[in-house]
Amino acid sequence: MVKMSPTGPDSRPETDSGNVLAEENTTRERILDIALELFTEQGYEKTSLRQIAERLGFSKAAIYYHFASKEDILIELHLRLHEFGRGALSGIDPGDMSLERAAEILDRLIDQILGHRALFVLFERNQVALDELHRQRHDAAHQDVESLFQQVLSNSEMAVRDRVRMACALGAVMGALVLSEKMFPDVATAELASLVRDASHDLLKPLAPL
Amino acid sequence: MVKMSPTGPDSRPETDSGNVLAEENTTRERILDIALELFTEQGYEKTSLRQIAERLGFSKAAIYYHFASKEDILIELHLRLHEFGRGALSGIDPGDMSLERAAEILDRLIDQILGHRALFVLFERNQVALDELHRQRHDAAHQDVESLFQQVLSNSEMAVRDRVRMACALGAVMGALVLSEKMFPDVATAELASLVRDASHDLLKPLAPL
DNA sequence: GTCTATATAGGGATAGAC
DNA sequence: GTCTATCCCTATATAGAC
Repeated sequence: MVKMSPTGPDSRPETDSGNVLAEENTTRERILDIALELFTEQGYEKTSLRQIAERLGFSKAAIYYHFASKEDILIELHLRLHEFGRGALSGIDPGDMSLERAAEILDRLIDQILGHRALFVLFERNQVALDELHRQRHDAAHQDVESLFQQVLSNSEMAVRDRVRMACALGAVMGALVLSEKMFPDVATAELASLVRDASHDLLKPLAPL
Repeated sequence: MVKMSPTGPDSRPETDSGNVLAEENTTRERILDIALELFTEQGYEKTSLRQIAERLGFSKAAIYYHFASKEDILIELHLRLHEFGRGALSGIDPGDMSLERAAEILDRLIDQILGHRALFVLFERNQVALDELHRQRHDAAHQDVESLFQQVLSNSEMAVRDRVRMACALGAVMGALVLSEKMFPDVATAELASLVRDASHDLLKPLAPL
């Protein structure tokens, strides 16, 4: 199901050397950009390769020169997300977590989300498709973001209250920033980051204030 | 596209008199239960009517006696959600909102979510399919939950800080409770409600504490 | 690199028997 | 109320020409 087209280039050419983040104007990048847009609007399942191709002005079959499958496009976008996730989440030790450390991590995460909002919205709106991916490709090295959160929040050595607080803080950050495009289009990014950070910090204070 | 099957009963028989909430053992209810399960696991688009029918032990075509279309099943589940939403959100005036009122509303919402978690998870994981529904059926009377939040949070007469706080609180409540089944399976519902309520209140305090 | 044409599969939905 | 059989459509993916 994830076979390569025999003549096409690798679905993730090594020549890119991890440069999946930059906006080169290669056809491959343009496909990914359109896919990001359509997957977010209509969902992964409802978006057809024909639609993507139409927007780019060529035929459906051409896409198969650049990607081995539709799923492969999603995987590539998923890798981009991980690229950014790594930055914010590196050095997390699920066994040694605290409210303070959680606050630091979320601070970094806020910046990452605001820097790449479209990508995060995509995956907020296509959780099922992503879960499917994860179920199929559970490489041990993959160190998935979601399973990392799972480990942290499930760690029963921490007080339940603190674990719930972390879940709330994560939800607050994700929720507010995902909604932000629709709800606060007028608010500057820096101000938004600052306000959400404050909120997150209030949630993660060791003692209930007042 | 939303035509009725000519021989079948109305897609929402008046004899039910709004009793869509109870678990009667009618075939119709059983279809809805399985659909709820599969739509949540696999997503609305990826779930076929054949799959639903298989689980119930009859054929795909039988479903069309009870529902006019696949979309009709989703609509019915959507109506259930609204049933509960109305309870928590009645009496909201988007033009006259405050942090205090938001806190009260979220308190009620927490109970509703915990009472019907599966339904809320369904729609958290199928936002795109729902959006599609809303785009097609924008009856004025529909008073949609999402558009209600939109109105509240977009109301530029309120301070940006407070609007962001509300978005955070909503995200915290939704996020924590949706994750709760996976992350806190051991925590009692009442305790969970209390903890999330506390967190929500911390977010919605008029002044930054400390 | 992109095309046309096609293979193959599965989906939603309907007709009509029982 | 459920069945079988069928229609029609669209999707992913492939083959091979240019």
